[in-house]
Parts: sequence; C-alpha cells; structure tokens
Amino acid sequence: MSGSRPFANALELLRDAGLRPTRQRLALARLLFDRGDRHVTAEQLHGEAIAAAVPVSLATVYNTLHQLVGAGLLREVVVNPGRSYFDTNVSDHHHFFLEESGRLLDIPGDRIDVSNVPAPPAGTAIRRVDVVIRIGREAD
Amino acid sequence: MSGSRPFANALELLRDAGLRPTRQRLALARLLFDRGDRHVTAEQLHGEAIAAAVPVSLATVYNTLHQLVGAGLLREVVVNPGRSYFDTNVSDHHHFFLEESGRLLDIPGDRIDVSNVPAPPAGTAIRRVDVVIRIGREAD
DNA sequence: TGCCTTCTTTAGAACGGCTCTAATCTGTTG
DNA sequence: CAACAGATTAGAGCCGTTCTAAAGAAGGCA
Repeated sequence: MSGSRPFANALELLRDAGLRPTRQRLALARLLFDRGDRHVTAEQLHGEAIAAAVPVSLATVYNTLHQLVGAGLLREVVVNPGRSYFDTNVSDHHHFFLEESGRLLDIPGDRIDVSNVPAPPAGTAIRRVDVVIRIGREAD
Repeated sequence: MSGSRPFANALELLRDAGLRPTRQRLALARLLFDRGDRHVTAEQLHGEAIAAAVPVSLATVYNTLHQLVGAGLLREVVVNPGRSYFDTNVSDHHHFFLEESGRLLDIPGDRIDVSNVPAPPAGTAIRRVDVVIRIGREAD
C-alpha cells in the first residue's frame, strides 16, 4: 500500500506544480490521475465532477486543465477541429484515433519509430513529435 | 506549355470531381491550385477571393473546401484546436507546425520513416498516419 | 484568533470558427 | 427557352472555449 498512491498525491502534485490545493483542483486532479491513463475532454471531466457531487464550474475545469498542461502533468492532444483532449499520459507516446467514435488509444513511444526527420528551420527547435494514426471501420 | 496547366485545369478538376464549375468554385480552385502547395484556412481563402474581386460567401468557401476534401483534392490538417487548415498537397507527406506563427511546412513523405506501427484494433483499418512535428523558437 | 492580501472560483456574457436555414440565383438539359 | 436540380447567400444559430468582474477561499502574520 504505497508507491504511487493516488489520494495523498493529488495534494503533493498540486503543491509541486505551484498550485494551491483547492477543493476543486483536488477533486479534478483525483478524477484525472486516480484511474491510470485517460483521455478526457473538458466537458467530460466537468460532467464527472458534477456527478461526483463536486460542484465546479466549466471555467474552472478549463483553468485547471491548462494549468496542469503548463505544469507538464497533462498533455493536450489535437486530433479533431473544435475539441481538445487532455491526456494524463505525458510520457513519450502516440495515438490511434478512432474517427467514428472520437476515441483515443495510446501507442507506447517505443512501438513506433520516427526516423530520418529533417532538421527544423534555422533558429527553431523541435518541441514535440505527434503521430496520430487515424483508423476507421475496415473496408471503407 | 502543357503539363499541369492551371487555368484550364480548374474546370476539368471540378468536373472530374462531379462538381458544377460555378463562378465561385472556379475562382476558389484557381486560388488553391495555381500556386503550388498551400496551407490555407477557410477565412484566408475567403479573404483572397474577396481581394480578387470574386464575391463569395464564407459558407460557400466552407462548402467548397469540404467538397474538395471529399473528392480527394484537398486534405484537412488538424494541428490547432478551433481552426482547420486545408492542404493542397494530397500526396503522402507530413508537417512541421510552427507554434508561434501557426504556419505549416510540408515534409516529404519519404523524408520520414514511421515503422513498427502496431496493428489497429480488430475490425478497423488505418486511414492515415499523420506526423506533426511541433517546433518553436530555439532554447525555450 | 482574526485580519489582510492574494489567489481562485464563478455565472454569465462574449467570442471565434463553423454549420444550418430558407430564400434566391445559376447551370444544365431537353 | 423553359424548367428543374443544384449552388449560393445572408444571417441566425451552434458549440467549444475564453473573458469579465465580482464574490469567495487559502495562507501568512500579528
């Protein structure tokens, strides 16, 4: 009963990120990080918080998500115009995107090799390499 | 003076796609395909059409862009939440995305190797593999 | 403990990109 | 040239997200 214990961690996690551990942020952090890797939209998370009897406004959900992204605890994944996903897995990895259902699935970073990448333009550096494999029903 | 001549092609291009060559569609097709590979947003294209004294509504720009995507003549690129880019290069290739300016740069398909890709879930097939290399000012 | 400052939360308005609607217009076919 | 299907349009509407200004909580310090 130790290791990456979730409950106590939400507090530390927020403190380490320099965020005051408020009721709302604690609840959101737990919803996000207590169940392993997740891909949630702001609205989903908001719904879960409400369902868990934690009244949080949508604005706060967005604020918190962006703060966690800023702290490197969350990653924003863009696969769909007009909707952002937030990924609790911040390790090096990529995604399958199921176009029909809008679901995301992780692909471990070591399961894909991206090689032979050209150098970025002068004065710029690579921030991230995103591989999105769009999949759909077989035989379209 | 032959080959992929632009002007005459706009007509053919639309007919081959099963789209009536209307004034608006012809103008948009020329703006899109007469200058080599481009990455445009709907609003950009709309602005160009207006500037070229071709009165087109934004709704028509969207309609036309989607029809061209459906015909395989254009490709939608999603890198930014809340804004779509349309890419006139439909060959196999990938992108640099300059986060500061919002610009896209093509990377030829043969300049990147994506290998060792896991099989997609049963009953699904890969539709496309998108690699987006996000770049920013050096030394962040 | 209570006060004070700072940070956080909030409802609701606002925003931006995109889509829809229903009326008008234009290409095309016979 | 008539007539119909398809295309265009202005403007309203939609949806995810952000902004605003005011009220509310955390934490520090006397």
